[in-house]
Amino acid sequence: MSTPGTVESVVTDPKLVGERRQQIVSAATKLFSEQGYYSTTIQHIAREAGISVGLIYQYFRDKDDVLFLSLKLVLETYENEIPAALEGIDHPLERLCAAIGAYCRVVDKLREATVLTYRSTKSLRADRRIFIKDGEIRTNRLLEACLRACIAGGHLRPVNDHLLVYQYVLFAHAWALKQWALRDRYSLDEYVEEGIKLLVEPFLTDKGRAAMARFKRKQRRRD
Amino acid sequence: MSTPGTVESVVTDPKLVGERRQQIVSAATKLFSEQGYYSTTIQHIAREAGISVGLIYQYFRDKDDVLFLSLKLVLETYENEIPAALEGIDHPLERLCAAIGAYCRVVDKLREATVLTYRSTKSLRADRRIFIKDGEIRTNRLLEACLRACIAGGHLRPVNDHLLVYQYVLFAHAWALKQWALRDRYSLDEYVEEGIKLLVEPFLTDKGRAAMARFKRKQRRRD
DNA sequence: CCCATGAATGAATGAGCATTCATTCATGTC
DNA sequence: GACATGAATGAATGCTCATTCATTCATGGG
Repeated sequence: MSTPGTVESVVTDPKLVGERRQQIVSAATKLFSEQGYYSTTIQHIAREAGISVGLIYQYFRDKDDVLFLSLKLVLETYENEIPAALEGIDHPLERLCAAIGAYCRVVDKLREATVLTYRSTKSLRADRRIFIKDGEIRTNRLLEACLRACIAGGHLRPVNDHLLVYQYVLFAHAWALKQWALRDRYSLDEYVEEGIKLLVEPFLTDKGRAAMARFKRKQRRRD
Repeated sequence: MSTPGTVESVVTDPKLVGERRQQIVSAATKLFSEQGYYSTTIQHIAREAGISVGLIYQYFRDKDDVLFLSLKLVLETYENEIPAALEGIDHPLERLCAAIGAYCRVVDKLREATVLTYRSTKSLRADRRIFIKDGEIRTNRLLEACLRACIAGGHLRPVNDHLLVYQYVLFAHAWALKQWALRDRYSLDEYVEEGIKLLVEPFLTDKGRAAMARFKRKQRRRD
C-alpha cells in the first residue's frame, strides 16, 4: 500500500474522490501558501473547503497526504502547460523563448503555490520528497530539449546546457520567490523579455540572431 | 521595546549573553536546518546545546526570537565575508568574479542554513521578515556595485544590472537549494567557473575579454 | 416502506510542545 | 560565614491540534 505517488481513500467512487480531493486540495493549497504547512490546521482546511473535519480523513490518510497532493498538482500544472504552450511552434529558438515565457506565466499563476514547494517539500515523508523532485527534473527536461535543439540547429553556440537550464528555472521561480523585489519594477511580460535578453540572446550565433530578429518583427506586428 | 532588529534578554552581562546566544543559535540552526522550524522543539534545542529548557528563555523571549537570530546570523555572514574576499582586489572584473565566488563559497559553508532562509523566513513575525529581506538587499548591493563598476569601466557592455545581480544571487543560492542535483556533477570550484562562463563572460567587451584572459593566466600560474 | 451501504458530521481524545516559575546553585561582598 | 544577586534547572501547566469514531444522513434496490 501507499506507493510513493498514490494516496489512499476510504471512499470508493472514483468520480467523487476526484471532486472532493480537488475541493480539499484547492482549499489546502490556498491556506498552506498563506500560512505555511504547520500553521494550517485540518480544521482550517475543512472550514475553507466548506466540509467537516472528518470528511478529509475519508479522502486522505493524513495531513502529509494533503500536502503531497497539493505539491503534486503544482508540478503537474508545470508539466502540462509548458508543452501546451509549445504546441504548433516549430522553430527551435521560438520554442525556447515560448517555453521560458510559459514557465514564467505558470509561476505567476501559481505564485503562492510555487513558494510553497520551496518552503514545504522538506516537510514531506522522504519517499514523497523524491517523487516531487523527479517531477521537477521532468520539467527541466522540457526546457533542456528546447535548448539542445537550438544548439543542434546552430542557433545558439554550444554552452553548458544543463546549468543554463537551471538558470532558466531559477529565473522563472524568482518571479514567485522574489516577488516583493520584482513586482514593482517589471510587469510579467517585461520580466520575460529581460530574461531572454540576459539568458538567451548572449549565446545566439549569427544565424540565431537573424532568426530572433525575424520573430521579434513578427511579434511586434501581432501586438 | 523589541525593535525589529533586537532581541531582549533577561540576563544582563553582555559577554555571557553573546556566548550563550551563540551556543543556542548554533544548536538551533543545525536542528532547524535538518528538521524545519516547527518540527524542532525547544527541548531539542536545549539538549543539542547542552543546557536546560528554561535557560533558553533567559536569553530569548520566545521561539520566534531564536529563529530570527539564526537567520540574522546567516545574512551577517554573507555581509561580512563577501567584502572580506574583495579586500585588496582592485580590478573591477576580478572583483566581480571574486564576489560571485565568495558568495558561492559562503553558501557552501552555510548550505543547510541557506535553505533554511528560504523555508522559514515566512514563519517570522512580519516586521522581522522585512528586516531579513533588507539584509538580502544589502548583500545584493555588494554585487551590484561590482557589476556596475565593470560596466562603468567598459569591461562589460551595458546590461540590466539589477536583474543580472539577481541571477548571480540565484546562482549562488542554487548551490544550496539544488544541492541534490548539482553535487555529483560539479565541484564547488567547477560550479563557480561555469557560472562565470554563463553569467559574466557573455557580456564582456573586447577590453574586458583581454583583462579576463590576463587574470586567468595569472590564476593558472598560481595553481 | 424498509434496509443496507456508503458518505458526512463534529465532539471527544490524547499527544506534543511552548512557556512558566518555584526552586537550586554559584558568585561576590561585607 | 551570612546574604544578596544573578544564572540555571526541569517539572508542571495549559493550549493547540491531528486523528478517531459514534452517530446521522442520503441513496437506491427489493
